[in-house]
Amino acid sequence: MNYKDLANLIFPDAKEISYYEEKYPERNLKEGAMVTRFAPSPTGFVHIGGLYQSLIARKLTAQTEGVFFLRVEDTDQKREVENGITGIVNALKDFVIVPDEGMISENEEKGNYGPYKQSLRKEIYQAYAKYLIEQGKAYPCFCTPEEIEGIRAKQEVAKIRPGYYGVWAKCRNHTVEEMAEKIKKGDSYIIRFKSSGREDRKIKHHDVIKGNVDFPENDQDIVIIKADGLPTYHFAHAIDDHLMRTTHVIRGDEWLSSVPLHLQLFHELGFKAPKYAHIAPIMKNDNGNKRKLSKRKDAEAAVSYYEEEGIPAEAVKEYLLNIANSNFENWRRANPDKSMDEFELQLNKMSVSGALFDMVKLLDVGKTVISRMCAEKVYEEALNWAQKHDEELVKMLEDKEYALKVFGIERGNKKPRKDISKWSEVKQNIEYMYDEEFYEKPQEYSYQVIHHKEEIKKILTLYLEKYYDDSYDKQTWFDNIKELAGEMGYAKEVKEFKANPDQYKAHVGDVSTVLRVALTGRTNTPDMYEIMQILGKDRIAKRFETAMK
RNA sequence: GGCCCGUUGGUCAAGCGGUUAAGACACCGCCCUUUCACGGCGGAGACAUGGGUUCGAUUCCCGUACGGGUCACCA
Repeated sequence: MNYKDLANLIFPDAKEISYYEEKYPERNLKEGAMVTRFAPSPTGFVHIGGLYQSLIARKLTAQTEGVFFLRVEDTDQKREVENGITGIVNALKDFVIVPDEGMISENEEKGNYGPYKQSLRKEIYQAYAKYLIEQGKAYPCFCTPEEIEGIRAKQEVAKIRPGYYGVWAKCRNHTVEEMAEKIKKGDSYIIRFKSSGREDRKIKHHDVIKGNVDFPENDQDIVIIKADGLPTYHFAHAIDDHLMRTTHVIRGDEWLSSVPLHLQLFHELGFKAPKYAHIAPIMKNDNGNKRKLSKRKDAEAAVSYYEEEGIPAEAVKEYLLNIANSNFENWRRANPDKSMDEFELQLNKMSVSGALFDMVKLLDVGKTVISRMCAEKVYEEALNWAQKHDEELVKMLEDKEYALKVFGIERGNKKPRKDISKWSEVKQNIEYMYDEEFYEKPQEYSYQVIHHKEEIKKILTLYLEKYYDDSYDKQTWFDNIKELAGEMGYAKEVKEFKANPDQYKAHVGDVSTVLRVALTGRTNTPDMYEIMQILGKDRIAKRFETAMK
């Protein structure tokens, strides 16, 4: 009995690996084209870090006319979640990150290098596992979980490196006959890689992001095929990224320390290794400690959070791009109107350590992104969000023509107003423009400098009687407020008041504030002229009356 | 604990042996013919630490501290 017989005993039906090598040929792409992927597990939750990786992968492949594909790593059936793939596909869709190949729904895919769902590739992995066994580079291991635990416990007591390796890897030394006998007897087993590495030797690795990193060689006989016949991550990675002809593996840096293993696997399988780019995670400050954004503790770790909050997808992407390449910010300022697709992302400019997530800055990006939109677009996006999350807002937006006027205030000029950072802020931002909402809430009328009831009445009454008409243009309108101020003993110019404070009761700004507060219930609003134009004299009068009660 | 990696203002970060150590967000002040926002101008605020190497170290080397990652039949 030899290795080949053993391999046949374990995987009698597996194909020759040459079959797959021919089926998935080298890709015919132009020089420098990158092939990379997003390879999540369908565990029911897309992490912001996953989105970050996809965004980077997508941009890089687009820039080089390469291929970006979505591969689903569903080899852990215990953790799998219903409709997990749909969740991933939709998350990418929400952020307009479109893969060239891979899964497009729970069970459908596109592309010639599939299946793109690992559970469907079982026979492929087994073919390569069989190949390794034939070469004497993999073997069945009959150790029970309890035995493995026992080994680990001993190692711990002896304070030596834990793991299944060297003298501890007792199954690696069974004869082929012994192995065959156990298998025939029905003993359960898994397949382990037989490492030829030595812990006291170093390997050199150049990571596209992290730079040169030296590691000890891997000497662990890691499992490559589990009891359920499915591969472990490491084995699937080597097989898939080889057969799918991945040129660059872009993944979280929690994988960095597995590089020696992966390189070894590629080598022993006779594959050319891809380049690796290990991305630093997005962190969060937790009581003075940095830690990765976590699913359980941080709402903002889930990409669904951004949709729910109404933070525009474009803002999230711009923010992430900023973390990836900080020169994006400068580029954006120089090219305010260009699509971010035109920005050239560079992997080697990425930070080697994790950035703290900054919601304040994200919202600032959101403000800028929304300020660049026309009223029509703002309307559409706000309505779209409201239809999923806020019925009241949907109602307010029913009258589209009116809503467009409201959203049009101070919008569309060179210095557009930046007052909305996310769609969930829209309602509170515009509600005073809607009578129903305006009168529903008891108004505070927090007048400031001028606050005597009688004086306010006089100002409001006189203004409507003598100084306001819907037909005024902005200059006339403003001149009238000045006249009103003058007639009532207030300075027409703020500067004049500051120069001679004793001669006036207050200044035109204070008078304006009275009008503004009576009109909107707040001290800070966008341009009051535009507001008045939209409301019209009747509604203005009614609001003033209410304010005078 | 072993092995990797990192440490520039509150945050994101330029820098790559000689700089007044950029810029962005946040903060403060002033200006922008009435508020707020926008915009403009200005301000405060940083090279973790100790040793080297060097004419000279934020930049190179070593130690220390702190932080992160990893050590599964999970990815």
